[in-house]
Amino acid sequence: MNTDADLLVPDTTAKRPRGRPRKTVDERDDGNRRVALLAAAALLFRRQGFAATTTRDIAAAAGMQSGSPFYHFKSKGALLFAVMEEGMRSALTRQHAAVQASGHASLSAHAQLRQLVQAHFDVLLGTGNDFVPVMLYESRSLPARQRKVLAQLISEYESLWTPVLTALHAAGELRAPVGLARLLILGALNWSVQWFDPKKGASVKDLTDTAMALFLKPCGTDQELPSNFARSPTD
Amino acid sequence: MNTDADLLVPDTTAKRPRGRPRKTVDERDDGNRRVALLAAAALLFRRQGFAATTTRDIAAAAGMQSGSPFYHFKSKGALLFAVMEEGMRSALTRQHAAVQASGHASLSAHAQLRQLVQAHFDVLLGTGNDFVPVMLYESRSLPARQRKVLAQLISEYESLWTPVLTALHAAGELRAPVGLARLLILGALNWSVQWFDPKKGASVKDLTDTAMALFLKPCGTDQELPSNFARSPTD
DNA sequence: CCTACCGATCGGTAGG
DNA sequence: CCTACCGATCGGTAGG
Repeated sequence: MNTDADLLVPDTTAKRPRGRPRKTVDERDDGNRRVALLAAAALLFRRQGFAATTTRDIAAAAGMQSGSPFYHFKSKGALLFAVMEEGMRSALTRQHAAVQASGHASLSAHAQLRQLVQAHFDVLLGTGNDFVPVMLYESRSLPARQRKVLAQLISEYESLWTPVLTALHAAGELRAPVGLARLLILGALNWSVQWFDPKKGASVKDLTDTAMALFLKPCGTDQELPSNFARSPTD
Repeated sequence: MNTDADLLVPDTTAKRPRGRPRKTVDERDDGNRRVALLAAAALLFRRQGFAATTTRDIAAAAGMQSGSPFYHFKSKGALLFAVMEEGMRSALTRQHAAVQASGHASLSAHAQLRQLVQAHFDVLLGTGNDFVPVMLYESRSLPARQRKVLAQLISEYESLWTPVLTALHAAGELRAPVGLARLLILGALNWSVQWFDPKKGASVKDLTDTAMALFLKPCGTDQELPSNFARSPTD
């Protein structure tokens, strides 16, 4: 019986790949073609949706013949899952780094939220960043098993936001329950995928500024709060 | 060029509606089956996406045979467009009514926004309201021609929000540029389609309350502003 | 609205 | 990774 591991690991382990007698030195076809397939799949899944994209489309976009994607991925669904997982892992890595840097710099909760928002916009709207949008808008195309794996990563991602929002709530800058507020805020950001156009008007920084102004209240002296004010006793 | 007959003979002779000789009394199969198809299509398009739903799925859900949908709609795409158009028209009708009622009751801009938000949530999250979610999440499946028709309706829908948001901005309750704020706010609401579960925790009213608290600032005396304060001279 | 059907396309595979 | 191919499915139609 196959397990999820089949989807994550290229089958270089058990059965030896049949057709690779040549080019033991040259590694350019090892991960490169796989990466090219992932990038092509991400772009097309985002533009056309998963079901409307054929494996032939993806193969052609990666410069291959129609059957070749199945040498790298065992199914079209495995390709989708790989795109989504790659998207979530890179987003998580990025936000973890941002949060840690914020901590070392002793930034206010306000400034920390700004970091999270800006990084989120970057991940969604940066050129070539199609992986996370695919995850956001194609999750219903995943079987339940794999959706659960991703839900774990998404939950980890959201957990980066909660303490910051809780601090802002305690400080009076966020006047809404933290749980629902997080859903609404992330929704506002995620929806930007639908309308943002880098060639038009606003930049990612404009978006970040506007989002911060929209969601947070000035709250007295604003960002110059004493550093212990936002901490709850249990922190 | 006209002939004599065209001028002299009443035009009942020219083209008589061809296909309705039977059942002049009984109208039950006129719109009913069409409506059943639309409802089934909306439900399935929402759950599975347009491309992943087959016309056979839809036919079965409406209790028909596989070829029968094409008696009512000339293509699968026409079915999608009809679902979306129906969704937008009903949403527009509903919001127009809400806005007019707000006007007659001389509600504050704050209270007017609440009406808009609540009606928006109802349209998105009410039981059986699959039409608008399909429009929100499947527009890329539409050919450009039809997307333009819908863009017109969407633009009309958004125009109901702008004056209210402008008034709130002028009053200092909304501290963000109106254009971007509207996109972010509608995004926050639209995203609720992805996570809202009527069987869990929050109600639509909870959502509305939270959204209002999140987006608007208390602003001095709050809802008791003089009625001419929010008006710009050009209104 | 049903029956019966077609042409095209698609995910996937065998074998090298 | 390519060539050649298969079985299944799908949107759509003819004719009643």
